[in-house]
Amino acid sequence: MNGPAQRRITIKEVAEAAGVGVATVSRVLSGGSASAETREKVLAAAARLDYRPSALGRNLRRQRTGGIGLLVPDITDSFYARLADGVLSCARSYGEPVTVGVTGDDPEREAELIGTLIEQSMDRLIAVPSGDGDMWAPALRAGLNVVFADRRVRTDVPSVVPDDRAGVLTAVEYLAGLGHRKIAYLGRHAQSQRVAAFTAALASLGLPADRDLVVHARSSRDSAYAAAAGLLQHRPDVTAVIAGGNVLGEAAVLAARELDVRIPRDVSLIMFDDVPWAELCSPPLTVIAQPAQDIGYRAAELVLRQGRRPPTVTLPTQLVVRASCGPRVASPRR
Amino acid sequence: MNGPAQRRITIKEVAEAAGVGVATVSRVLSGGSASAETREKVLAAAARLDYRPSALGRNLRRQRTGGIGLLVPDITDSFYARLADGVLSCARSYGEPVTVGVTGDDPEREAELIGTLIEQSMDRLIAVPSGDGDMWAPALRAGLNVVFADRRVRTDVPSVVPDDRAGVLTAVEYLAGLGHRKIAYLGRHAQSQRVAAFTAALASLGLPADRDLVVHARSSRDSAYAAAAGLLQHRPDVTAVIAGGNVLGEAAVLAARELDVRIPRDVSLIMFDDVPWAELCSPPLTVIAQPAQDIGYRAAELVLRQGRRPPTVTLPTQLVVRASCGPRVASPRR
DNA sequence: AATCATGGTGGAATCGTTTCCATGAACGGT
DNA sequence: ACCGTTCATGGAAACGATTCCACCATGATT
Repeated sequence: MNGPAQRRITIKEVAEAAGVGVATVSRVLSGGSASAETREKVLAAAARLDYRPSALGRNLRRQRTGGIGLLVPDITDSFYARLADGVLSCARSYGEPVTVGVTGDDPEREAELIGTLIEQSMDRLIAVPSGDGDMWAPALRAGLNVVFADRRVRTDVPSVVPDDRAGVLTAVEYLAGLGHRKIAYLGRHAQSQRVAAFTAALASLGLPADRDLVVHARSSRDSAYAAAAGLLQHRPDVTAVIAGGNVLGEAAVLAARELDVRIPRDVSLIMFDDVPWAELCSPPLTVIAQPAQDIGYRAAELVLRQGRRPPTVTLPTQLVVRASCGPRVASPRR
Repeated sequence: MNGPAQRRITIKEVAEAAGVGVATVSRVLSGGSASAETREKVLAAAARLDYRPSALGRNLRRQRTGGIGLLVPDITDSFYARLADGVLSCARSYGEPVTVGVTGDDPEREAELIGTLIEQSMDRLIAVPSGDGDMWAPALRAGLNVVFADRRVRTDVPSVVPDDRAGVLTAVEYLAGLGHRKIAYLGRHAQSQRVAAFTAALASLGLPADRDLVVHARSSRDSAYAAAAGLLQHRPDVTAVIAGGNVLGEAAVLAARELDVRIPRDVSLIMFDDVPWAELCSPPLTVIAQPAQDIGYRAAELVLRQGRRPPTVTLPTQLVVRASCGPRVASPRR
């Protein structure tokens, strides 16, 4: 099938071919000092034999692995896919390989994947953390160079996050400006930051901050749908909902359609994360755009540049008005 | 910031702690023969010290790296994201790390990424190949264990692909059944298989097989939009178009909307690849669903099971009728 | 002219694991 | 009672790179 695996050529063979010692070859190839003549001989031999240094040997000796690990809850979610794309894009320009793991927002799976990464001697990791910060203590003690993306669960770990506070404030203000008073937040678990920002925003505008106005779903599509349907069904008094992510938003329009709740006439919808289909949707969705790709790119920069790193970088979000929000109707729905 | 990287503990220390030799520890941990007493001592010591064997050392010795490489054109594209998810899911059950690279459908970038992977001594690779099959010769000669996914560009490499022929045949037959005669195919470059199947399907139904009826785009969103707009503008006689992927489909509805071409009244649209938003779209899109996740999962199985492998596995597609196709109108548009 | 600095060079140690091989003990068969 | 087989065991060699260190030749300084 595949041809007979030809043996890999080693630094020793290059040294022989060039008529020098292995140390010299290593030095030339990693930019150390050598005479012009020797350098040329070595380079020629290496090129002729198509020599590629083994990362295994190098890393074993160096006690550190080049590559970087990336842990996301769900690569299928457009937001995390774009975040991953950003990481990949930055890593490529450094020639560093990226090992990706899917946590499913499950701390246990996450711990397992971290274990695998440590076995590989990976020392750099970008993660969208799923649990709380405590479970990261062992990984940090193991010397892992961690950067959090999208969520910040420890203050002692550099993080790259969207400006959630400003984002929800913008959303709430926009909806309040349209006359809405009963605004609900439909979010994932472990979005405590956003929820706090949400209730704060409600309070600052003098709107009712009923605890039932925030509904949580797990990160599966089914769970999101159930949460959205439950909210729409049991709270006919809410006239606007903020969906905390694109799968939540999707679930909300699906549930609304199923329950014959019209958007935006019956309820206004605003979704976190701008995705290509938001414009295609009926109606086109008003969104809080998040710079997913940038988050990934910046996180990769942080983890690759070893220099002293700022504790947190916050990236701005942006309100994109389309057609899923309208003025509040006078009477409650149905 | 992060605590002082505590030194990793090695097999030697476990051996000392257990009062045995390193060889014995290695044997116990990899399931070799040992007396019950020794085994227990070793296991206890390993657990107590929280020992994790270094994959670096193991791989260097074993001359093969456990992990698997994955090369996709665009992780942002829902299809490839789902494919990657399948690979990741299978790999996780084997405890194998996956290194992901994004080729952008560019053979040069692809070659570069393959080089990086080879440097890591990766010997297993799942790829959605971007170029033709020839450029894979060096990688195969290097002993890489390759499985192609989604596209098959060499017959001597195991591949997992959707049943493109049946898929386009189903689509064409469905459209022809609605009375359409001028059907266009909007595809990516390097989809020669599908194009061939498309023209064959047209021919078998006695429909005109104008060469201009197939339009190609590169894999960027802009290029897709340009191709879709061009097709819609310059060929008012086509009454149905098949989009060869979800970004092409997205571009088609966007372009149609912009050009005030109504779907499905003016032109019918059928899209390859069922994505969550197809149902949310206005109108909901009729699609040929592809088992993206399965493709990835099966490819991973193939590359992980070292046994003799079937040359190609073809996975069925499925027509999902929604609302983007209608009967042909008597007169050509405008 | 003898010594010292300089800079290129190669041998050898090292990283952490697996695996080959030799050793020694226990044991059963003749 | 002796020998051959089996089995657990540990020492040591490999894997492929980096890097410390010793070495030597050359040129400069006293």
